[in-house]
Amino acid sequence: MVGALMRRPTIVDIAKAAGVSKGAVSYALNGRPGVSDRTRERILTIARDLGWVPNGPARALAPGGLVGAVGMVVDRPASELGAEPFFTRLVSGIEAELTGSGVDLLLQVTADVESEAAAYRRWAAERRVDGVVVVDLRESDYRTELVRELPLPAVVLGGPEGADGLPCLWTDDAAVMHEVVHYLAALGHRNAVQVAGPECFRHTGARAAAFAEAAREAGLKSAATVHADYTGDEGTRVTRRLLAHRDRPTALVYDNDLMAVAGLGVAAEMGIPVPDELSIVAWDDSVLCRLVRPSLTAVSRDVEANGAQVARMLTRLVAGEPVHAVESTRGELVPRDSTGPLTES
Amino acid sequence: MVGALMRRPTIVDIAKAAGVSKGAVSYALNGRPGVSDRTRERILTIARDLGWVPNGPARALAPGGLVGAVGMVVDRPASELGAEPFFTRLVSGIEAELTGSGVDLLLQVTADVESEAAAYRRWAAERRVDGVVVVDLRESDYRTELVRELPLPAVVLGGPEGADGLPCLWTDDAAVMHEVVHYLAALGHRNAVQVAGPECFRHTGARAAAFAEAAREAGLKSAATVHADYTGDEGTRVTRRLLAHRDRPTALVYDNDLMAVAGLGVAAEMGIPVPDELSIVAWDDSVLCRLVRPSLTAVSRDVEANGAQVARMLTRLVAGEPVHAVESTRGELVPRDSTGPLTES
DNA sequence: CCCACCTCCTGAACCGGTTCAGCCCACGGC
DNA sequence: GCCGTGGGCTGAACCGGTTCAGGAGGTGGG
Repeated sequence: MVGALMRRPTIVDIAKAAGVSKGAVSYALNGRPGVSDRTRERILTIARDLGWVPNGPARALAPGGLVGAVGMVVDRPASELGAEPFFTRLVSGIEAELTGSGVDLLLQVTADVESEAAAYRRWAAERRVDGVVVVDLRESDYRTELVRELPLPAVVLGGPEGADGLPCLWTDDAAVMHEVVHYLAALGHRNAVQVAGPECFRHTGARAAAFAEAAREAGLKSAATVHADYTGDEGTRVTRRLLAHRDRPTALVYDNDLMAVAGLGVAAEMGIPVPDELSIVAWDDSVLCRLVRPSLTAVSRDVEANGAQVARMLTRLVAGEPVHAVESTRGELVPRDSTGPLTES
Repeated sequence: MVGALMRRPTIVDIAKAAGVSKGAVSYALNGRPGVSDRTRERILTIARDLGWVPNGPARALAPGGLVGAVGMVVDRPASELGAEPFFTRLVSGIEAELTGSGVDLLLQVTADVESEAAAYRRWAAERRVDGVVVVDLRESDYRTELVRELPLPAVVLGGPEGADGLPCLWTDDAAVMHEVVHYLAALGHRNAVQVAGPECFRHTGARAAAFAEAAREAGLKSAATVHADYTGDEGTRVTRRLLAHRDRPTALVYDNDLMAVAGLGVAAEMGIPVPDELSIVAWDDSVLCRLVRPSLTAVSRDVEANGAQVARMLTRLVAGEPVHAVESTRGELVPRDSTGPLTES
């Protein structure tokens, strides 16, 4: 609209137009003391008229300046990520919180832990982000130490054990797992298997421990945990092996919804009626669980809300405010058609 | 390792250590002429020893400097995105290409077209990205004009119609749709319905037109297109309505895999055997199609490869090299258990 | 022998912001 | 009337790179 200026207006243009110095413009635009209200008003008007927008790199370059971006590295094989709704939901939640505050999200998908560490290093060294969200906490995870020494402000999704004192948003998976197991026991199941995620993850260990403990409490005869890698393919393989067993389990608890869908498919292919002879519980309740038939009983978590919450925590952390460990709303067991009382055969 | 320096090393530190000027260091590090091979070698060694990494904002700030990031805005409701594998696969593919070249991906999820436009404007004005990937081309899409006038280097995933001359990676959906329809006709189907995506998208229109034309060619008696919004819920609703009809279709072609899974669920709930009385084809073959039972016949595309390709095109465009429209590898019909000959009832 | 030219390098400007020291001036108190 | 105070603003430094004009010194040709 202002045809005179080809390049984008800078604060120098504003300063010239207002007849003041760069410094005064900066004070005015940032709402800091140092200019009178009259002058501030005039400068703001001119800035608006010129269509001025702060230049990101320039802001970031100034001492103490922020980049206005946060990063998240997802270290899972691309093949698995595709159909796994969890991360997309998490990203949606984070975005929802960041949008409007002018902070961008940098997403990186890596294939191994080394690449993930390299990403953090690069982001810190090149000053690409102001902070990061750390997900999928592992047993003896050196990333907590890494972000601390870089240093790179970080909020952990998970913990609090293993978060190493970093601010974190954690869930009491154990409590929900108890609820799940007691529910299955009440339905008459005595032989259950947990198809868990990879052993390296902390939340896997926590859930597995809770599964075993709850099974003891509930008096289950058999309650094993087998580990898989969250992919549909391995969910299929593992389930096939489990159901081919002579003394096969009558209840399966999956650590994500994709494997649960795979398990349901295997039951169908083997002619095992669900839920009459086999009950299935999925962890993380995406739309998938409602779409398949029979629909899947699932542990529902508000992943989007968690994403938003973790983004808020990171924003505050970057701003220098104190941030502590927060417990997120607990998951909720949503019974559907894939679980039921064992029918005598 | 070098304990003397608390802050990150800058080129000034390197210059001091090497006894040369800032300029010489810059030439050496960027592989430009202006320094002797001996000096260059010395500077590079010192840089490596100090652990120097270029500062992103500083580089971007210099005239003609690049930010080292590209952006993608996905304008779909968060609820739908979660379980939709397409975008996650696309992001994985883009990442795979960008990783290693030191270019980051900024992802934004918006709820409407205005927010998407605002994102482009902000990214251009604040200099957050060097270019963008434009997806989900719409009928009369003003984004092509927008990126052109901002200006913001952009590559379109889709087109070439509607790409408005921008470099694009397009697919010949029509050809595959013909294949699908003739396949269904060969199986004996005469009454098919396409459950398409939202009408506003260009690829929806292209596929619908191809569906109608192929149906005419193949001599189908009835071939309607109904529009849905890609969500599982609407897939369920639409399918229920279609199958409740007195003269219900015997073949359904879905525009994405999530709706196809939903459709399969509805068929199960209504007791309509698949594929005996109903054939189902999904567009986009994610792992989901292989997991459900019966497994879904699908049009398979290498979405990851497309992502990588579009990232490569954008990288070249940003570098100032000429980039033209490219046709991606065509989708492929993968028959599975959800399609079959119509059995007389 | 002198000049032109090339190689290698320096010094300084520049990108667009932020911030700090310090100046000017009005005003209030004694 | 004089001094202290503080609000309002300026000028300059600074962040960490890139780039350009130009200088020093060596080399080759006429």
